[in-house]
Amino acid sequence: MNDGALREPTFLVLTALAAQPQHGYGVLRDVETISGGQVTLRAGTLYAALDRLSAEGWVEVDREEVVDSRLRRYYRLTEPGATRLAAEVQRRQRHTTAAEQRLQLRSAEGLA
Amino acid sequence: MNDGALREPTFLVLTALAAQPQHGYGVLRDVETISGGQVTLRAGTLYAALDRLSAEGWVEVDREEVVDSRLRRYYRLTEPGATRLAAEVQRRQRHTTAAEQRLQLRSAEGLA
DNA sequence: TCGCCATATACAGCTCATCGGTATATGCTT
DNA sequence: AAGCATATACCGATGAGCTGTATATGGCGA
Repeated sequence: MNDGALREPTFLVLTALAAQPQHGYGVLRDVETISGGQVTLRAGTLYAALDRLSAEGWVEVDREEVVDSRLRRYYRLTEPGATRLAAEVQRRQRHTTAAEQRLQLRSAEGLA
Repeated sequence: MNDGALREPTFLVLTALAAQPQHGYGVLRDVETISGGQVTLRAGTLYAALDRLSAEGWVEVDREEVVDSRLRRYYRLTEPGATRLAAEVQRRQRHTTAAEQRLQLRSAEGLA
């Protein structure tokens, strides 16, 4: 396991792979969709993340296809990867909830 | 403004200052509470973040007190800082929601 | 009274994820 | 012919955060 926080690009790569296996470029498109166009991964960021996550055992190669003489390597989220992502979701929810509450307290004070 | 994602320590420092002004050590304790003990900021991380956030105009010095011949510098979240934090909360909620949905899809498939 | 812990701020050096840019290759559109 | 979408990959630079350390005071237990 790992106790550190995941960075946003890493979190989104795992999220993109959570529902079904996808190849690199598919992850790139998917992350853009998930983030509502706010996040466009750099190619370097994506493939570095995929290598790192493979080494951690959180993702693995699902299959390889050749389409128009171009390689398509599909990655899949592993069970440990899904567990790690779920833990990160909980962690982030706790933090965003705290932030929301405090921002509300703040506006309440501002009105007082 | 800024379109990049906030890292976890930075996000938590802003959150700690959202409700009321606090001094450095108070932020340190508060972040531990918010995160349920999962995150303990390093002193170096904290003061570097405070300097950076001051330079961005997201936090500012509220007041200084001397307690037991020790300086206590209180920081306060500014309005732009509150706006930035609120934007980051929304961004994170969008991402965590997507991750949750996909993890559920995944377990649904596993059961099929 | 000696050491340890909590409080409190500060800095220096390192690591590593991410960024920016580039290379390579194909096929479709303008 | 140029440009864009698809597709993977590498390399150097950046910078937030981490580790460790220095400084200082006061309280507590051995």
